[in-house]
Amino acid sequence: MLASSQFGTDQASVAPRRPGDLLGGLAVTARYARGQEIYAQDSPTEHWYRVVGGAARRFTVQTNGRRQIVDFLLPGDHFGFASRAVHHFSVEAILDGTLVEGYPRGRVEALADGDPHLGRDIRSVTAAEIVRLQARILILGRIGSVGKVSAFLLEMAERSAGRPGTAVILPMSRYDIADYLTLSVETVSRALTTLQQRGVIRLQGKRRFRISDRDALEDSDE
Amino acid sequence: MLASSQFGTDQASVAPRRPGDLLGGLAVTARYARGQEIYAQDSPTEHWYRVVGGAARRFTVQTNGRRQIVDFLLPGDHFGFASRAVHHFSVEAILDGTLVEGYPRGRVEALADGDPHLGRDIRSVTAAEIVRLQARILILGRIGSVGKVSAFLLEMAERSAGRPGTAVILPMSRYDIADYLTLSVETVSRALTTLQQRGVIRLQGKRRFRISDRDALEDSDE
DNA sequence: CGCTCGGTTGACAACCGTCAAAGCGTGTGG
DNA sequence: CCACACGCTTTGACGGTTGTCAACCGAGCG
Repeated sequence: MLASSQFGTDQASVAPRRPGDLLGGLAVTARYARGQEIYAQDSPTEHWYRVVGGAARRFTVQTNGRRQIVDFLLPGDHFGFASRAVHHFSVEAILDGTLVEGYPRGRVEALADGDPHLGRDIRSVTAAEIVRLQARILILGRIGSVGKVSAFLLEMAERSAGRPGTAVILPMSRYDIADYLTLSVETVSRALTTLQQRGVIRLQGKRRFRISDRDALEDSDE
Repeated sequence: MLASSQFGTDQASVAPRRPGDLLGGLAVTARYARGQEIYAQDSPTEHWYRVVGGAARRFTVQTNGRRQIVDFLLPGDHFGFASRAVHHFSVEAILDGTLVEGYPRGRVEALADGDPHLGRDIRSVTAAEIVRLQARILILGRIGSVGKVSAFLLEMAERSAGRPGTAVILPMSRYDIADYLTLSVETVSRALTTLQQRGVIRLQGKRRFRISDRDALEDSDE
């Protein structure tokens, strides 16, 4: 089942126009359950999307069967506009009740032709995605497992954007983290306990942590 | 010395308007020597750029001293438009005589406001960069050294876009490839000899190769 | 001629992936 | 209410791959 069928059906509802919204009037919102597909690889690109609540993963499954997560999508993130005719990756909700806005692609493009301000907004959004992907390459480029996990935790702390010292929520499982960092689950788990034992972070439950020593976290190179 | 000083000085010359050019009239071309800086990390973003000839590397130097190459820039590639106020990475020419066109940033944005066609072109160019970066993430996500190097060779073969069976030129050194793939130089060298011994590729000199068995190259997973 | 730089090959140790097992929390069914 | 099963996480043991250190080769150049 294609994602597009989600929009315009009973699950969808017209979003109210809010100031600061890119395309409030066109947006249609859909809600997804944990693990549910938002769109599939090689499906036609009929919408642009924005995460409103929850979390999602963009990924592909290699020929060898390994799942590679290309990036995590958190509230405020736009996605789906890079692909031309078909999507290059699949996107799935990570949490129950993940909310995603969809914008019909053709109408957005048409609108942008007549509205320079909108055009700039779109360029700004795509630029933000490029910056995110470049940061991601730097994380993947790290050598040691502890360094990768540290960089990942810092990224999540920044993107969830709480006040410093606030607890950070990890919406995804260890498996997701492993497929994101190209590590095995076991190595991710070990790296987390290592960081905790060093007093760099404090795990509060399995999906929540607090940074105790930010400098040490940034300096973790192994 | 900032890159911007390159443009508008004696080294620069006004590019002729050619059909199909994005912004032929605004373009100013500069030539760089091997290893010369095109712009520095944290320098103000005054231009957008396009590689006309030669090759360049975009990179950053981590706190631990390791150089991470974010991507290689080949003829036809646009770059420098993702950063907002300052560049997040440095860019250096890899080859002597690398030619780069610069477009003044403010004037391009102003032009795009009035020209929907140009706006679409820019979105298309940024979308292409996103696709390139996502492909890059997949390469970095590979596990084995032979797999990474294989994927890299395939990427170079595609981007240089010769007819199948044609020899492919590698403009960059083994060190560049290593910093691109997050491997050591020695491992890159070993992976190349492994691929050659298996009859998958044929090295012709150190910076030139030919694909003998494309299927095997694509299937290299280790 | 001798230097440096880029590339290749070898030896060894460290790190990470794999296999295995056990703990833990949650939901379901008896 | 308890028993059980299942998914997720953690920890342990072991082997393979890769980074490090070292040596050598060849080309270009002063």
